[in-house]
Amino acid sequence: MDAGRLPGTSGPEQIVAHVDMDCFYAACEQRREPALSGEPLVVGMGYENGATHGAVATASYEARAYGVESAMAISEALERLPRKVEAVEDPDLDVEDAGFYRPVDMDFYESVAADVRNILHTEADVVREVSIDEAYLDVTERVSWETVESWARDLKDTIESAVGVVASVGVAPTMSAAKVASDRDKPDGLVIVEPGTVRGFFADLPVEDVHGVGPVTARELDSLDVGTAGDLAAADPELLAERFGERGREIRRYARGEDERSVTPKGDPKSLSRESAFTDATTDMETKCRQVRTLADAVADRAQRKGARYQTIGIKVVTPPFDVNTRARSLPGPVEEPELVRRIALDLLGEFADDPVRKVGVRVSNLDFSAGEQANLDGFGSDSGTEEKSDSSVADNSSETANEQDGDGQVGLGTFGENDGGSEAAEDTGGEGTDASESQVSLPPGQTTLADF
DNA sequence: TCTGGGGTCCTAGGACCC
DNA sequence: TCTGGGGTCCTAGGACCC
Repeated sequence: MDAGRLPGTSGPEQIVAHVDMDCFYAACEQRREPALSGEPLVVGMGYENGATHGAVATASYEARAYGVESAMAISEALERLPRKVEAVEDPDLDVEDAGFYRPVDMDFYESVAADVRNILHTEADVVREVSIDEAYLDVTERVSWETVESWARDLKDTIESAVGVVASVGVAPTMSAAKVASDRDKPDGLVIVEPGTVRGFFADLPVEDVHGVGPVTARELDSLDVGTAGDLAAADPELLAERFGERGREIRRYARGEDERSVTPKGDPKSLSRESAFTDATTDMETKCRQVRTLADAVADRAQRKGARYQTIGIKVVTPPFDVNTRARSLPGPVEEPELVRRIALDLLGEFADDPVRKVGVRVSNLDFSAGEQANLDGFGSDSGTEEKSDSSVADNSSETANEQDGDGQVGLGTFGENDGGSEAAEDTGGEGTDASESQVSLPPGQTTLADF
């Protein structure tokens, strides 16, 4: 993936900067609505104004002072930090100890992020965007260790004056150290970790600060008496490999300041997905189907806008208490066919017809971005007019999802609930066209047969 | 913690091929 | 053929990241 240096070849030291926007969503809201500046502000995902559902996406530092944290349920955040509007009316609440809540507005944040990105690309030769508010920059050719601090200050100033949001910056000879450095002195931080000091910089940090160590790994490390990054750096690599596989060696290397990765641009996505939660877990198949259809359309739409064809279509079904189930089906080749995303997603959903479901998702993967002769399914397109009918019948009566062959001549959907059988069918049809495909549409070059999907 | 949404990578097991 | 091994593809789940 990363064209990193080979271990043992000590090329010239990289100078890596990690730029991380401070509570980015909240900062965007404050830029748009300056009255919110300096106030406790919570931006909620799946949240609507006045509601209590959803989760905290970002909280301003003023809100964090009340114990509001990222990923916390909005209902809990409200207990710690009531809404200002309600505090005004409720004599039991203190207006001083209340805050503002806003729903996520991704399109707006994207536009702000684009402004920041433009600056980053001006200020560095290689930029790897990690997420909407975070990027690695390779500035080896631009600055030296003597000049990097003033360069970083200029970058921060430029972002703040031109875009109106604040960035924290970490600079180090490796990506993993730069990442930790940007987080060291937030908000408005600037931390430089010079070559030769990386391991010392990590030594006293908790293991969770090492990239790749999450709650599960941290707990297991703790049981091995590995509590700090320094402990991790000194741990037996074989033991770590035994417990955690290859990742065990990797986190140990990071803790030692050994990180051979070089900054490379991000490249095409590997998968695209959409998911959404129900307010309450539902057993109603029609509700589930409706949601899956909406998500399938949204995913297909996004794939189309990104120029991606997909070979695998899958769903995610979360059942109480929080069991994540995934099902997927692969096609003989990449396609761009929204109707197929719908149909396969609904078909896979059939297995969960009787289960209570709190959340569903639709995903396409095995993506192909080669522009090639793009599938232009004329026959299929005219077909899709009648598709609506067959689709709503799926939603109307889930027990019929398995017999869809009749009516408009659609091909069978394969079995559901028997995944092995389904995938065998898939491979069988990969070889030669079947009768079903002939009665359907003629496929353009580059588009594989749709039989049995 | 009664849990939001969008991703990545790794692992394990089964099917299949030679 | 009760019998090897290697490689690849696929599915499902888990951990992690922001």
